[in-house]
Amino acid sequence: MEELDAVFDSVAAYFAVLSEPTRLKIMHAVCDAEQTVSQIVVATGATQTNVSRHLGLMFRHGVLARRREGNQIYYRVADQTMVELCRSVCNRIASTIDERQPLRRQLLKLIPAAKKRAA
Amino acid sequence: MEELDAVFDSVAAYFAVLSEPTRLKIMHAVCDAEQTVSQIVVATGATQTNVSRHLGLMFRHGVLARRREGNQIYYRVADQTMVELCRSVCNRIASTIDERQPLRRQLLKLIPAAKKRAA
DNA sequence: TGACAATATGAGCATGAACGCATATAGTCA
DNA sequence: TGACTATATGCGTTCATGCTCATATTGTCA
Repeated sequence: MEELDAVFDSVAAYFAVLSEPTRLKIMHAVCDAEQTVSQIVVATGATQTNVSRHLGLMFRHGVLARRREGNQIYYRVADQTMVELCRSVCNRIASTIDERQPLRRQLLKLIPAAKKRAA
Repeated sequence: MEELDAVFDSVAAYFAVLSEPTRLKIMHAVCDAEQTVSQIVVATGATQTNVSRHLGLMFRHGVLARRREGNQIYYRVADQTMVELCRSVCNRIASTIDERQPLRRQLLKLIPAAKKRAA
């Protein structure tokens, strides 16, 4: 198991990107179309500072790509696997929840957008 | 975005389970066949205390199931989705790594076991 | 150049999570 | 019952990470 440590570390790091609600909101904000930082700030309801930090982290991890256009920077999804993982988890969680629960409806609402991109 | 917070929180919590190397080692240890705590301790190289904590967490999250047999407790995978997510990520990471890199070989080594179960 | 808008970053705080030690609990066997 | 094995848990420490405030950077426009 010893020399496999690096493998488990890298897989854990990959999942860690998705283990933060604000970053998931960002993924959701940009999964359909690229968005500027300001747009993402509005969409997520987080502060500019915080969004910028998360965007930087996600960019460094290769999850997002970006391009500059004048004053603004557009971020978009660079790793489509991430979006698919989110969709899988939404489905999985929804399947464990009673149909009456509002959480379930919210989860399923998030999935079509992910599907669209995956197709 | 407000009332969706609970959704993002629950998805993040789901990924958080997989964002820890020791827990991934545990997943790898039990994904083919149920194992006792002691066996998992040996397989992961972690301390008994630490393994027990992670097992408890994974059990509470519905990732693992367990049964008692005399003195020992056998843990097994309860949420096959988790195993599939791990396989996806291993593939994804492997695809981003140069073929010469040993890490890539290690990653791919982990996948067949996951596939076997998924079939 | 100066004023302004968009984005990033340094510093510090606060919270949470992983870990180890010691100990508790539950079961077996004599 | 007592000794032993297997597993879980309370407590304290340490470390990582998310957050905010203030400020820096980069670009536009007059």
